[in-house]
Amino acid sequence: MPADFHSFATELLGWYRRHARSLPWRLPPGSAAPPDPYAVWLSEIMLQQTTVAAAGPYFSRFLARWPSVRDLAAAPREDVLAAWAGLGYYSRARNLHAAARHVAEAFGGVFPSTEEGLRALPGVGPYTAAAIAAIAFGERAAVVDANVERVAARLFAVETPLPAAKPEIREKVGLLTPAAAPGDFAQAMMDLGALVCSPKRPQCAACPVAAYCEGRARGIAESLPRFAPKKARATRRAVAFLCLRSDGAVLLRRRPDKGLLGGMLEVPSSPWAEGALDLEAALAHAPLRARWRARAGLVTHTFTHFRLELAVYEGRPGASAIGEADGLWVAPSDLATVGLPTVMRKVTALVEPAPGPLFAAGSAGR
DNA sequence: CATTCGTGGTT
DNA sequence: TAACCAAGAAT
Repeated sequence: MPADFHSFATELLGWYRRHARSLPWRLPPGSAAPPDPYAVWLSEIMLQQTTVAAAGPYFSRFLARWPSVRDLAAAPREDVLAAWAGLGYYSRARNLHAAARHVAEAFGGVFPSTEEGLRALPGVGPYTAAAIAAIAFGERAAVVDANVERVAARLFAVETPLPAAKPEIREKVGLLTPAAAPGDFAQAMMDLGALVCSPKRPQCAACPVAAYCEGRARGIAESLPRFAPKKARATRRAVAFLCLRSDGAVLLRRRPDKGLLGGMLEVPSSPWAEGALDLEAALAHAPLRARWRARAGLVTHTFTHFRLELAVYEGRPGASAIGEADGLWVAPSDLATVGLPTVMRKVTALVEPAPGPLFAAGSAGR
């Protein structure tokens, strides 16, 4: 463990202020102007379990379309969900909108400035509350994400597996965090984890704080942090129903508010079940009467805890059957803009006018 | 404490 | 290519 917390922070902050920042939308380190809490909140929500490269374009679009928390609060929920489509973890979008409305209506558009106050907002957990408090408000908060966990586990040679080691790591990071520039310190720790203290093959030779690292001293840095064993991923199967109206429009449906892809649009399908696909039972879940014909190949998609295989069946209902289904009919040219989750875009790619390069290979093949 | 929740980049 | 991994939160 570092002999001197103060000099550790000094070394790390010196490195951070010298090296290229990984988040271009953030203010320069040590900047006098305080960052906009709304922008910090928005970026931190988007960055939960999401890479900077993936979140960046979404962040720019959201900020341009809804420049303040009041603007976001005033937006229809479907617009926010549609704008989030493709980014994943859709509860973040639902919570984002709910939190915006709460801040706008209960707090007059002003964000809470303390960790505790922020923590009460939907979608804001321990990490995000600490990050906003430190970065936007200069509060001395212990910011612990997966990067910081890895850095701390190596720095202090924590051999207890995660997640059991979380309290211990959090306590040590709290001791390490300086009162001056806690936001820069937090971002420095995260950047160090992302750029130098990487999961595999950490670049210890380039590390500004290698001299303080107990894990390196013991020669076990790369093997840390340790993790509890992971569970295997099952496969679920279903039939997806591609209903095509005579004018080419496709039938979509909105999913229930809770659970997987909650509140998002989908291509109607039979229930997603583990084990072999019972074709007859699956076809009984068709949203309307039609002559269903199998499309070639399978659409496959891997979620966090299971794999999905969709057999796509196409049907062209007659005029009398059109009204049987509840949902909305979307023209092929609008499919790209209505806001479909990625898994559903893989299905609709089968009928979109000009399939983009995104899913051209691999998605519908076998 | 374990599970549920997406997606895309890296190795 | 399959496995790994991510600026986590809610339940």
